[in-house]
Parts: sequence; C-alpha cells; structure tokens
Amino acid sequence: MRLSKLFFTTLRDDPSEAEMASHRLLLRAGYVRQLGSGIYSLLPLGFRVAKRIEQVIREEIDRIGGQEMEMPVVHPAELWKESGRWYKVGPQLVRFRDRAERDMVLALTHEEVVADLLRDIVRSYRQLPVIVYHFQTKFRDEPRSRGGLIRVREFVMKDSYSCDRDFAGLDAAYEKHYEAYSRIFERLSLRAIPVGADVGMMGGTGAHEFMVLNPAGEDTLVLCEACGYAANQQIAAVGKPVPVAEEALPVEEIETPDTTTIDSLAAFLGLGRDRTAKATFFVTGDGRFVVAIVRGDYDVNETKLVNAIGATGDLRPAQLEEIRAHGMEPGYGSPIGARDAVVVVDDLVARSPNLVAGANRPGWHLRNVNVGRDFSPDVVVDIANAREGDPCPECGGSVILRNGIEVGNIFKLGTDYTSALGATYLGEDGERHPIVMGSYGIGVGRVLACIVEDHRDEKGIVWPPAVAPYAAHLVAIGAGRDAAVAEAAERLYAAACAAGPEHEILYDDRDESPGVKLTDAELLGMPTILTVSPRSLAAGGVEVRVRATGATSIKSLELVASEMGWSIGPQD
RNA sequence: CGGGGUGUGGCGUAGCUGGCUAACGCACGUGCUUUGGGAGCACGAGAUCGCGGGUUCGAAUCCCGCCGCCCCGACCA
Repeated sequence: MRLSKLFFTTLRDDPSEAEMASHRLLLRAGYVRQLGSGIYSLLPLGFRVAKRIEQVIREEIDRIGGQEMEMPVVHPAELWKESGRWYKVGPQLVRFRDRAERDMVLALTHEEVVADLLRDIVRSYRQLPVIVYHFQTKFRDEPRSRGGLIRVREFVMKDSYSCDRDFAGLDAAYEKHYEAYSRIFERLSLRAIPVGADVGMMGGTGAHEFMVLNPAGEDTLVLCEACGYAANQQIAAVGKPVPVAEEALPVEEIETPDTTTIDSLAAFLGLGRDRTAKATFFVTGDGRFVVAIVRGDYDVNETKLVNAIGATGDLRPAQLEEIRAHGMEPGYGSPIGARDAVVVVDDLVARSPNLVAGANRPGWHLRNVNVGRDFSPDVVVDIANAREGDPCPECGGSVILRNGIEVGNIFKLGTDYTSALGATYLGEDGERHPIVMGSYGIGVGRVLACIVEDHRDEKGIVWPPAVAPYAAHLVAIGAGRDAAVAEAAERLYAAACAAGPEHEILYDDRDESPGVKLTDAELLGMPTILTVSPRSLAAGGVEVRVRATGATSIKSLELVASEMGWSIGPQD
C-alpha cells in the first residue's frame, strides 16, 4: 500500500482526550478514530490489525474443532424474554421497537441465539458435541466507557459456544478452549494470565478470565509469584491469621464520640484495626437486607457476599434510613439488635474474640463482642477481600495484588439457557436431555489495544510481527531528485506486491521530508523499516532497521527481497 | 447516576474580570528554494467560537437551560 493513497493521517500533537498510551498512539498513528463515547471506527490500518488478530483466533478455534458462522446483532426480544435476561439485565441492554412495535434488542452476547439454533437443529445425541463461533459486533450500553479501545460500548467479540451431551463433555470443551486461548495469546505476544473467576449467578461450574496486567485494569488479581497461583480478587480465598485465644469477656458499652470509621475508632481506643468488627449494609435484588461483618483490617468482598447468601441479581449499598429501619445505626452499627436482616459474618470474625463492635447508638461502641454469644449469624463464611501479603492458598507464600484487563473469558454455562429455551436432544437412553453449553469470549479491539500497551516505545508502536498490519515499511528518501532511489524503491515495492497479498508492505512514496517519513515510520510501528536513499545505495543497497531493537544494517536489494520472501525482478 | 473538568478552523492551544476585523503553532493549497530525523520564504484557503434562550448599544467572553466529550467513583451479561 502506498502511503500517498492510504486513508489515514498522523497527528503531531497528542490528542487531549487520550489518556492511555495505547489510545494516544492509535489515534496519532491513524489506526482509529472516535465517533462517540465508547464508539470507534477502525481506519484501514487498525482494521488490518483487527483482521490479523481475528485470523490467529480463527486458526486456533478451528483447530479445536470450532465451526465459524455468523449470528445477528439485532434480536427479537422474545428470545431474551424466554431466557429471562430481558428482565434481569439492566439498561446495559439496548432495547428498541421496530416499525411494527415489536420489542427488539441489540445483542450483548449470543447464548440465546445459539440455544435457539440448537433446539431447531439438534435432535439426537449423535449431533453432539459441537462448537460454533463467530466474530460479531456487540453493543453494551456501559455507564462509563474509558481508555480508548480498552472499554467501549460497541465492539467485536469472538464468542464461541460449546454444546455437549453432558458435563463431562463440557469439561473437555472447556479444557480445549483453555489451551486454545493460551496459544492465541502467546501467538499475539500478549502475556495473558488465566485466573480463576466468579461464575456469578449463571450457576455455572467454572470460569477463567485471561488477564493482562496493566495499572489501568479494572479487575484486581491475586497472584502468588512463588507458585503461580492466580485468581480474581472476587473469588480469591487466601489464608487468614489465627487470632490469639482469649477468654470471652463481658460486653461493655463505651462512649466513642466521632468514630464513624474503623480508623478513627481504632485510633480513639488505641487498638489495632484487627480488634474491631466492621459492619456494612446492603440490600439484595430481591429486597433482603443484609449486614456483612468483616474484621476492621479487611474489606467486604461483594462477590463473595452475593454468593454467600445466594442473592439473585445485584447487591446495592443500603441507604442510611434503611439501616436505621432495621435497628442499626450507621457508623456505630453491629448485628446486635438488628431486625429483619440477614447477618453474614466472615469466618475470621467468628474466630476472633472480644472485638469492638457498634452499639447501634450514635457515639457508642461495645467492647468484647463475641460472635455466637452476643449475636447469631445466619451465615459464617469467607466474605473478605484478599490483601497484599496474605498467605497464598496453594503454597502459603505471600500474594501480591495487581490490576488486570480482561482480554478473554471461558465459562461453563451448563443448561440454564438450553433448559429455558427447550434445547434438548434425545439421548442413547431414549430420554430427552438439555444440551450442556459453555461460552468463550475474546474482545478483538481490547486485545488490539492491550498489544499496543505492551509493545511500544517513546517513538511509537512496535507491532509484534504476528499482528502488524504490514510486515515492512519502505521509506524512499530523495526519490524526487535521484532516479536511482525511485527506481530501487519501486522495484522493491513491486517485488513485495508480486509476492502476494500476505507480503504486502507499506510504501511511503509521499513527497515529504526525510524527518517526517522516518518519524511516521517509527510511529506506525511495522516490524521492519526499509530505507532507500542515495546514501543507502552508495553503501550497497537498503538500510534495514528492526523496529523493536533499532538494529540497522545495509543489505542489497536482492538479499532484502529473499529475506522477506519476495522474488525481485531484474533491474531495468 | 454522583464528583471534577472541558467544548474556539483538521490537531494542539490563546483570548474568557464585557469592546476593534477572533489570535498563535502545526497541518492544508499554490509557487520557488530545500532534502537522512517533524525544512525555509512568499501568497492563500479554512471558524455559524457545542446548541438554544436571555441580559446589553454591543457577547467567544456575563446569566439560564440543554448537549457532547474526558477523568475519578458507583455500575458492569
């Protein structure tokens, strides 16, 4: 592709809106443009990268037996009503009506459509297992998009769906995807860490997320450098300290003015935060009021809390008046005297004697509170967030906390969708069984941005060869004055073109100054920069620069061509 | 949805305590010169100052409303 014809432009100045490095570079180098909040166009260069990423994914999903197809973006709401998601999912799901006033949705994912196709097509166990997948646009009306392509509202996702006779089949499909994903991210030069993840309310039996470490990541990962343990903080079950045994002492009410936070309380009493019990208050989607108690030196983990009480739907923080209505005092709260509340206590709190807890009276706390004696929890289970330095559940070493961006996920769905939609097959036993599904996603645009995050320098993007839009960037310097330069550059370009589409290169034939061309070449980030100039010809041919290392050498046109896999024609 | 910003040619900005004809750098067009690290000179084109009201003799500038975008938080199948 001749740069003089390419639909793009580079920017000298950083766009003021772009905070993340990948976003800034992709805008400046002319790979993407923003249309609205969380809505982007991929310009020809960006589109080529996306297609190369897709091709890597396609090859690996094909390799585990995936069959590529395509499902629609717009769905009749009926399907989503059947699965229940029409009612469960909030405003993230875009709903609208067509001209006949039929409810429609923009797809968040395609489980419903797959289940619908299964009930149409699959009759017998002989037709299973099957894996189908597609690359398709999703629209999720996120309340807040950010970070350029990292978190958007409209995006292309590779989503595959495994369809099996039973859970053993699902386990096998899941394992295949796990391995395929590992190969995909390796080929894409992305260091994606598989972490155990929450299965959520889908009732599935297992889930992993593939995470790329990045300070801007919105998930917190719990990692052990000693043994490789990795989990999303949502589910990480780390070790907890063993409290020193003490006799349970009598409860004592003490005045503690202006101590609505654990820090202020601990400071006022001159105690460690680990001698306090922290109460937080939530309301479940089905209207239950929940008091969660963790020790003062921990934070509540809402995912664990949701799982502990089997809440369907969301948990939201309780309002002050709701807390009082259940017999507790915000800032000075404890379950002692609580009414109509589900009391969930962290296991460590249950083992810790003589804690300071709220007296449910402004300005007062209670000393020597002991779980079981002073109040009775409904549930005792781990509901605390792992902290940096906590013991690794696998090896006992210290865990670290890092932020991660989720680039892929694999999920054992089970039979929720197929049961809801009646997607069954007739088994060998002559009985009808629901088909067992798994779903597996990779966000193409997010992967693209994450690659740039990890493969760049102060001059621009440094594409890994596997995803670079073009293998090389040919720069002709002084072609306007020197016929030999023009001829050599054209000859190289013709050789690349003749070698087939997969050998196509970028050819900067613009009438620009050398500085502009070289700066743009580094900004755009092709793996190899070939420079033809009077100087290079005098030195024996073409200057070959490896973008990643900056190493340069002079090679003859013929050698360059053979190394790039082209056959070069004779000199005119 | 809360908090904080911001909106002026394609990009980055100045002007914003009310006053000339809206300014500057880059980019863009034409011509000449230049040519291995974001060239120089000359001429030129390009802006309903986010939108709608209001105050005023006069509004980019002040007031009200709305919208867009960015960041932090809440949220996130």
